[in-house]
Order: sequence, then structure tokens, then C-alpha cells
Amino acid sequence: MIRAQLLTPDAGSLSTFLTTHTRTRDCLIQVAGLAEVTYHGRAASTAEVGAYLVMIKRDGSLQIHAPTGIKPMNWQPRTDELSACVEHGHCVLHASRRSPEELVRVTFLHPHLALALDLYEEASFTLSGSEKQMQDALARHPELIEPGLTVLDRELLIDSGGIDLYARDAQGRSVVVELKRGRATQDAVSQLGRYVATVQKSGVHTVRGILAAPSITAPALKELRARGLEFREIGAWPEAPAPAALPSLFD
Amino acid sequence: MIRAQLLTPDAGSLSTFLTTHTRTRDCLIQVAGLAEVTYHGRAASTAEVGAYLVMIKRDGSLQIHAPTGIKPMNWQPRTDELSACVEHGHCVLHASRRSPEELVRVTFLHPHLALALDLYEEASFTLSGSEKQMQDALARHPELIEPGLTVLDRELLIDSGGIDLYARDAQGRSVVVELKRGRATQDAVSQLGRYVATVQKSGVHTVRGILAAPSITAPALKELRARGLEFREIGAWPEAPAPAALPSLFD
DNA sequence: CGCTAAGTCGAGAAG
DNA sequence: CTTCTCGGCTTAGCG
Ligand SMILES: [Mg+2]
Ligand SMILES: [Mg+2]
Repeated sequence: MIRAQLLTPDAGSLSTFLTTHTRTRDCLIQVAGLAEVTYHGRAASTAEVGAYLVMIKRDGSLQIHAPTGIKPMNWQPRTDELSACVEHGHCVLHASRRSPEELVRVTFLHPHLALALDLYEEASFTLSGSEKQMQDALARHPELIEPGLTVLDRELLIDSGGIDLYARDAQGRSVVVELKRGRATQDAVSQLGRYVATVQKSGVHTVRGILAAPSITAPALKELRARGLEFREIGAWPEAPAPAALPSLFD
Repeated sequence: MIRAQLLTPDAGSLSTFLTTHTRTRDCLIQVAGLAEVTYHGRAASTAEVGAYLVMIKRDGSLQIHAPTGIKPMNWQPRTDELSACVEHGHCVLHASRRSPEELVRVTFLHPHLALALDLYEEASFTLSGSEKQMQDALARHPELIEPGLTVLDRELLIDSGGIDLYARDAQGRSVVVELKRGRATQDAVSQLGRYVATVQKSGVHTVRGILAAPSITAPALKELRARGLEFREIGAWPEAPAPAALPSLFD
């Protein structure tokens, strides 16, 4: 599991270590210690000398963690080039990327630990409660939104974006349904309003707009009503597990 | 720098290790090895047994990294309770949080390495190119948006959100300015439209809306023009470093 | 490549 | 607490 480990390596050893283990792209590398970090790209940043943990995964992604905080201080999701060298007696790591053009540079002033881990076994990961799941369930059971509703299309792409569910109501009117897995905000109302306007402009006469979400903020509800749109309280989760004897709506 | 390190610890040792070093909340802890991870909260997830790197920072934040990807597979930004115990012969880590109610559970099936690092020295971090900086510069030099513009307010909170810059033009008309540090999208147009509508509804008669950004998507520009709003190409960066002899507009 | 929208978004500010 | 906005957002999906 531990492929290699160095304690307080000198600049040359660390540079060699990084070059060696990044080349193979088959292990997770970490370096902890005092360092300086700069970034130039879509924005620019500088971190004074401090204690950081640098992590390089085998896909070439780089993240630099400060002692606190869930998010890395600096990062690079994909690197086109990753190299280590010795400059002015310090090991320096360059991680660059084109499109967008970005460069992260780490100067290791006092590395305490360098670690290469074999971290290989990838396993299946499943997530429940996404908007996609909500959409699947409601496409199968549109009556949960409103009795008599028929789904015509999903993820329907129009000029102004993508309509989650495009449907027809019991009276034959077109219905644009926007889904949110969490509390709906004014942004969601804006989205729905845009879609309804686009569909109306396309020639459809009476278009209803329904925002389906587990809850909605007070200002969003006010704005929604002012615009003549509707809200339906629908959770992202299957309500209660139906008795096995009865067919579940979420089968 | 390395406070403690265990190789292939048994369940009891790992549990003790985690309990000991999380209690002090003064070091960064990692455990690498085979594990199962489940999460229940705003959503829910399950990860089959695989190789993961678990990291707990001294602020109690938890992240569980898969072998690839910039983002952790599971995480907890703040934990209200963090505990380790032995269940069915395996060390299990529970990280829970109230508001929102969330629980991450890691079952270590075969831990290869446990590490506690002193990672203390926090250092200053500065970022350039944010919208905030852009706002500062344009508040000082509104003529960069348009000659004759006077800024009346910044971050002006109204019902529908916050107006980045509220200004008056040379003809005395009110102007709502929405800033974007990157390419402006339809979302930004919606925002600007909402703010302009709200200001108009508040009684101001002629209200202009200006979207200031380094660039704008084609559909957003079309929608913007259809709504009678305006676009100004303004970079988030000070243009070119002015000759030292001349006073820079971004001083 | 550009564009749009989701996210367990996270983090922060303001009321 | 709620609500909203920004972010080097990242990421996925589609044209
Ligand atoms: Mg949608
Ligand atoms: Mg704004």
C-alpha cells in the first residue's frame, strides 16, 4: 500500500521522488510541509509560506490543502503538464493546463513528508436523491404532479435552456415543469419564467409553468405567483415505502 | 511534523488512534485503505468496498477521496460529532452534523496506514480577479463603464437580490449594473432583468440595465438585447499595467 | 469547442 | 435562522 515514503527529503530527493511517481500515473502522491503556492489563470493567487498538504492523484489532478477547510486552497482538476525541478535550492512543482490556461506552482521550503500510496481499487458509487431520480419518478408517475398530466418530453432543449418536463394537462394545455431537488429559489422561478416565455413565443398559446420542489423560499413564491406560475410541493424522495403487496409508484 | 503513524492497524488500534487524535482537534488525520462508505442527509450514497483516503482536518471537516477525481467522493464540511468505534471487528468512523442533518459512516475493512500530522502554520492567502475587486475598481472609476456615470450605491439589497452597482447616467437616469468576473450567461441576464423590474416597480420610471463582463454568450446577448438591456465589455483585470509615471486608473 | 444546468454544491454576507 | 450571490466553482450532457 505504501509504495514509498521520505522523511524531510532534500530538494533533489523530493524532485526525483515527484518526477518518478508522477510519471507512472498509478499512485497517489502527497507532500506535507512548509511551502509557498502561487496560481495564475482565470484568476491569480498567492499563499505565503505556511504548512500545506499537496495531493496528486493518479489522474493528474492536484489539490493543495491548508490546515483547515473542506476545500483545497489551490487546485487543478486536470493537468496537461506536471513537473518537478530544483530552483534556488528548493524543490518546485509546476502543474499547468491549457484551456483554460492555468498554472499552479508550489515551492517546497521545508518538506516534512513525501508519500506515494497505491490506491487502486475503484468501487461502485451510487447516489440517491438527485434531481435526475426525481425526474425519472415523475416521468413515470406524472399524476404526482397533477392528475391528468401527460409527459410529452424530458430535458427538452429550447433556446433559453432545457425544460425538465414538458407536459400536457387534462384540459390540453401545455405545461412546463421545472424540478428542484432542494428548496426552490428566485433563480428557479426565473428559469421557469424564461422557459414559459420561450415556449409562448414559439407559438403555443396557453402555457402553464409549474415549479416542483420539496419547498420554496418566501420571496420566490411571491414572485412565482406574481408571474402567474404555480408551485407543487414534491419531495426528491419516494414518499414512504409502499407495502410490498401494493405496486409502488416508484417502481 | 509526523505526530503518529500506524501501519495496517487492527480495529481496536485504529479506533483508539482516531479517538485520541480527533479529540485534540489540533492535527490532520489520514487513514488509507479498503473501506465502505455510506452517507445519509440531503441525499444518500453508498460506496462499495474500495480503496479510499480519509482525511480529517483539525476543524473537524471530513473528506473521503477515491483514487481519482478532484472532488472527494463523500465529505462533511463541518461535523458536530466525530467518533470512532469497533463494530463487528471493524473500526467504524461516524461523522454527523445537525442542520442540515447529515451522517457519513466509514467502515475500515483493511486500513493500510493511519497518519496524524502537525499541520499548523496558517499563512495569508490573497486572490486577485474576483468580482469584488472588479466592483471596487469600477466604483472608483465608473467612467470605465460609461462616461458621466455616477455610482450611488454598491451591493444595494432589494427584494429580488443585490444590485452590484446602482448608478445615475449623464442624463440623470437610474442605472442598474450587474458585474460578472467571467463570461456572462443567460442567468446573468435574468438577474439583471429581475433587478431592473424591481427598481421600476418601486417607482423609478426610466431604469437602464447594464451587464458588465469580459464577454457574453451569444444566446445571452440576444436575450439581453430583446429585453432592452445593455452589455459593456469590461475585464476583471486592470487592463495593462499603466506606466509608473501615469496614475493608474486602478490605484 | 460553446452553452446550459445540477450540486450533499461551499462560503459568506445581510436581515 | 433564512435568503441570496459568488466561485479559479466542478461536472455532466448536448449541439
Ligand atoms: Mg432545470
Ligand atoms: Mg450580482
